[in-house]
Amino acid sequence: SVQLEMKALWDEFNQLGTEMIVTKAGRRMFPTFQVKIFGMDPMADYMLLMDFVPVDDKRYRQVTYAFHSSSWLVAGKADPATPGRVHYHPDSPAKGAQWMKQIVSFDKLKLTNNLLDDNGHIILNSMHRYQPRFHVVYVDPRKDSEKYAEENFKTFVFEETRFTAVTAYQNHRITQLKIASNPFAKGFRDCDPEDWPRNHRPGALPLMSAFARSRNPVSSPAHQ
Amino acid sequence: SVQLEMKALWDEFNQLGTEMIVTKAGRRMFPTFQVKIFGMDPMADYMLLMDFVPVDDKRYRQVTYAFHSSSWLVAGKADPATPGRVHYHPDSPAKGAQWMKQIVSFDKLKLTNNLLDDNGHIILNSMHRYQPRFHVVYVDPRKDSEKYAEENFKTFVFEETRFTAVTAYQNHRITQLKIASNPFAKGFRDCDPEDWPRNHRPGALPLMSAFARSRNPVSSPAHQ
DNA sequence: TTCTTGTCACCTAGGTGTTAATAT
DNA sequence: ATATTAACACCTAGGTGACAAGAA
Repeated sequence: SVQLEMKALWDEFNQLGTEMIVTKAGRRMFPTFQVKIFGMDPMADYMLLMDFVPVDDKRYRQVTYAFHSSSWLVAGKADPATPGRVHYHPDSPAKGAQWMKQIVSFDKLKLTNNLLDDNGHIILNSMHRYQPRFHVVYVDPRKDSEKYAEENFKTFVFEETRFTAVTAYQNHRITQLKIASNPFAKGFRDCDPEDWPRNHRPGALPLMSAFARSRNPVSSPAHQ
Repeated sequence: SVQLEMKALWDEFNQLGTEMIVTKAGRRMFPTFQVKIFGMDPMADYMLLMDFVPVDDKRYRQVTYAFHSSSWLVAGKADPATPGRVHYHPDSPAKGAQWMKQIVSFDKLKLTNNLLDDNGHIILNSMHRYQPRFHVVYVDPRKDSEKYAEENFKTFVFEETRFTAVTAYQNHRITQLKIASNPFAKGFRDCDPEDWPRNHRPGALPLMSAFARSRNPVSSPAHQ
């Protein structure tokens, strides 16, 4: 069995409509897809991998009211499917004991919109919705292991990790939640760093408090 | 068979008497021990590892003449041997094909003088000389593989990678060669960055030209 | 108008030798 | 006198969203 790490954060993003940036060079996901794994044979070899499947066959577009607060509309049929690449966890293959003894993190996985990418990144269509999937493949030591491929892998889907691929954020709340929760975006926070641990209530959507103190609150006039 | 990478650089250091810093937290080696490997069975599994053996059973000490240009003296018998740790290359185990298709770099290996280290670093005695060794272990698929341990591994020693473990550099030329050749020490270079590619003659000890232009040349009075 | 691209300042994360203080 | 330690400035390396310019 598999347990999604940082589920509370994923839920918070999912509630707003998660967006993931895709770039030509490749962009990591945030939150990072991380899992804890249970019940493997400690001595057996496994490959761990991810792929991404379209949630629907729609293309989306964005509408803007009065400079902000825009929302998604269906823009028509999906674009032609991208090459269906998979991302093997770089530690693959490894023993079950190795996989289970710590959190497995797919932080090397990158998303791109470059159909000709030759860096092995996952290719996605911008403005389309995707469902990440996690696969565990048992490395069968038998000679004719190909025949047992069906029974030697198991797939796990966490619906809260669905997202829309974008080249630029569409929902300002997503931007603010990313800034509040991704350490690499700390440069865009404008709350007092000392303020953060004090206001942090462990139970209830802690990161949204940072959002409330964010750079461009909806309630105050924008400075443009 | 195994080929040492950056052999020219190793030779240049070795000629001066290579020193490697050891710290409590652990310090990487520079140059990094890197090899190209040939002749493995592409489909077989191998473990790659390194260890460090004393070159002699001596302890060294340093004497200083007129503020600089010091040299090594034997200071007596070696201190009690440190725990004989080994460092497994983090990609171990992997297939021969994987190991052979690119340079294998031991850049995660760190040296420490902390006898109680619990980070898995290599523990060495400061002021002692060591010989790095590189071992290739064939992962024998037979049940009673322990019995064949002797024939299932091969050791490679490159004498030009010998070094003295130190807590601070003793030979100023070593310091300058490290500064000239280690990208992370670029902050201590004082030569014109544009000057470097121009004066670079591909044949003859290129890094020594940087040393000649170094911060504290022997020929000019030290500013203390 | 909507979407994409490239550049940028600002971060995280961590590898350098220097230096001053301390230990032996 | 010699050896070790810890803090530090200055790097490499690379992950952020902002922004302006360009493309569709």
